[in-house]
Amino acid sequence: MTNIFDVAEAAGVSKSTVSRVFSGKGYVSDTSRQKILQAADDLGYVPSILARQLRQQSTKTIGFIAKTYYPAVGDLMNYVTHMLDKKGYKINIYFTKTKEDELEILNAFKYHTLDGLFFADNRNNWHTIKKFSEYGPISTWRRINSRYVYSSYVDHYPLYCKILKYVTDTYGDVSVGHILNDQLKNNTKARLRALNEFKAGWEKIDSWKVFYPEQTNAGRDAAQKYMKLSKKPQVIVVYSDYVASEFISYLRENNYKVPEDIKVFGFDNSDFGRFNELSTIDTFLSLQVRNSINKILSELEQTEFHEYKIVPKIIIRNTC
Amino acid sequence: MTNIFDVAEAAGVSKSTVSRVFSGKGYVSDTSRQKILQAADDLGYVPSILARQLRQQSTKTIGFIAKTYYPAVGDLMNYVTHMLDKKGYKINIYFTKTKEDELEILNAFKYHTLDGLFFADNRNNWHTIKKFSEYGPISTWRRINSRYVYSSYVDHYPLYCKILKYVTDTYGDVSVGHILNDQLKNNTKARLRALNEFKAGWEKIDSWKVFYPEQTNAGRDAAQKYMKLSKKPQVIVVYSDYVASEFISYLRENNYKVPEDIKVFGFDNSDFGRFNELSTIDTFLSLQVRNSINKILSELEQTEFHEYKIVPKIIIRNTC
DNA sequence: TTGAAAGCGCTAACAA
DNA sequence: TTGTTAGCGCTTTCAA
Repeated sequence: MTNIFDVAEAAGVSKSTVSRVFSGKGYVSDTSRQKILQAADDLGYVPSILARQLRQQSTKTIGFIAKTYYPAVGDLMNYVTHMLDKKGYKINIYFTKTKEDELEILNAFKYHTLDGLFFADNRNNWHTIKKFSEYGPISTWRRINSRYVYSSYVDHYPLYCKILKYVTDTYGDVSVGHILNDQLKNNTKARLRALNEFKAGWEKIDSWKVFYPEQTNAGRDAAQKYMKLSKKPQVIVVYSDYVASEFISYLRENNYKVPEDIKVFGFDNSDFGRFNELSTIDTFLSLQVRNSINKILSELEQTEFHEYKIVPKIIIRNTC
Repeated sequence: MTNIFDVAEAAGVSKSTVSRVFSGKGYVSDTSRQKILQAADDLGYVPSILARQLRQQSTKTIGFIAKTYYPAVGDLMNYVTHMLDKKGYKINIYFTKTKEDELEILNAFKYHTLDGLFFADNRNNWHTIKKFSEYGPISTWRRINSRYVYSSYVDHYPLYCKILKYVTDTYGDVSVGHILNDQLKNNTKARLRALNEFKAGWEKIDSWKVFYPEQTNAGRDAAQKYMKLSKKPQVIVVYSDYVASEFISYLRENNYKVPEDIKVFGFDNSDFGRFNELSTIDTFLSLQVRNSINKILSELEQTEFHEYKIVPKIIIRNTC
């Protein structure tokens, strides 16, 4: 493996000069530069990123942390990767099975193996995580309020109000069921808050509730539970288009008609929503990611941070 | 940042002994070990992965290379990440915009910044890529035959034959259209080969063909083209469930009925297929990935390689 | 504009 | 069982 010293020798200069050429820092005369470039080319020299990283204590890599995969995570990865790519950063992906897994990553962070962290999902509580923010920027799309961890969340409270209002405006005093995410998540809490407020004048709005911390198979399970219900709500509001799609798919297999027999409202406006004519809310995931990543990069590169304002949009299609 | 030397000093031993404890290699007396562990704990010591990597010329990281994101790529990432995770490896994700992007990664590979490479997609031709296999194992799910790059492909030829046979057995002498992937890809060539063979006794089988190197918006575009056709094929075979779903979705928006007016056959049995009742073929993507990654790991760790045999399955649902 | 030298934190061959 | 020592390949003062 040809290294910086070989090139220096071949070009008849010192290591430092070669380093200056390849790192683009410091002055190098044109003659030296030519000789060095020529020698490097002859020898097939490529700088060792590892050595550079060790020296600079930075890897130009952001850690992407999730608990498990589901399509929205894929979308997140996609957006994050593309944004980082533009700025010359790479992404390292981690799926954590336990709190300890996550702590291990956090420790690597301490040792500059990762320059920044994006949490698609977290296992340790934010209180634990934010302690690590002294080692570098951390952000998430999850909803938290912290000086140490940036969050590009959208507030589900007004959105859920909007959905419920739409339902009553359109269908009157129907009974409504809810397929929700993890009860402990702030977004779920915000939804529950909206729900409780509407409940005053409209009892049947809270006819059925199920919670799923993970999206995989949630739609199927919810459909099975729904079908066993003696009093079936006429409208179901779901926390993600993916889950809603699976829910509908199982229902249709069992000869339920959507939207005739049951109306379904989704959330997030993913491809699953688009392809299944789902009424949903577009939360502009790509903008959320953009904010999160820009925040990380602005801290890393000491540049100014511009936050995009996100205005979620209700999208009415056929299922509700 | 506390390093190995600080711990050595605090424990009253040498660096090497500390190294032996944390790398788990070599003998260390119980008394030393206790002292070292204690000191490390007191100082909050965590070994620097970067330094270890530089020293060992290995990063325990596999590069995942794709051109662009679409849901199947997300599934691949998911499978790859989980498999690597189990073996203590990480994944670095790259989306290449140009051949040069890809070459840059290949060069990093040369410098042991990546231990192995998985190509979800490639920009340079395989001839160029395989030259880099001397620096470490490379594999892909794309179809190629090479001693240097492992490929876990499934052969599309018999599968396409199976689909076409199913169509004729079920619907007789109908006219068939085809939405295909990149013409240059071996899988597409295999499909075309099957198509040509069937053509002999069944002219209308090749009534319409469109090619899309990328999946994004392919379904929509194909639907628009289809609707402009004066003679519309009654059956359309599509190269991925995702594209098929988008295709169907646009058609339905324009009041076509599937399967009444037009029948659609998908490919790959993804969630999109499941949720849209698509007839499709399950190619067991997770097994393809398992083979690819196992191959890489077996070379890295010098262990035996067991190849899973993949037997794709035709799945008949409602769209065809 | 360039070179010498120190060092990022760790591992491994060798000697004791 | 442990310590000494020589790097892995690069960057970055400091001095010339």
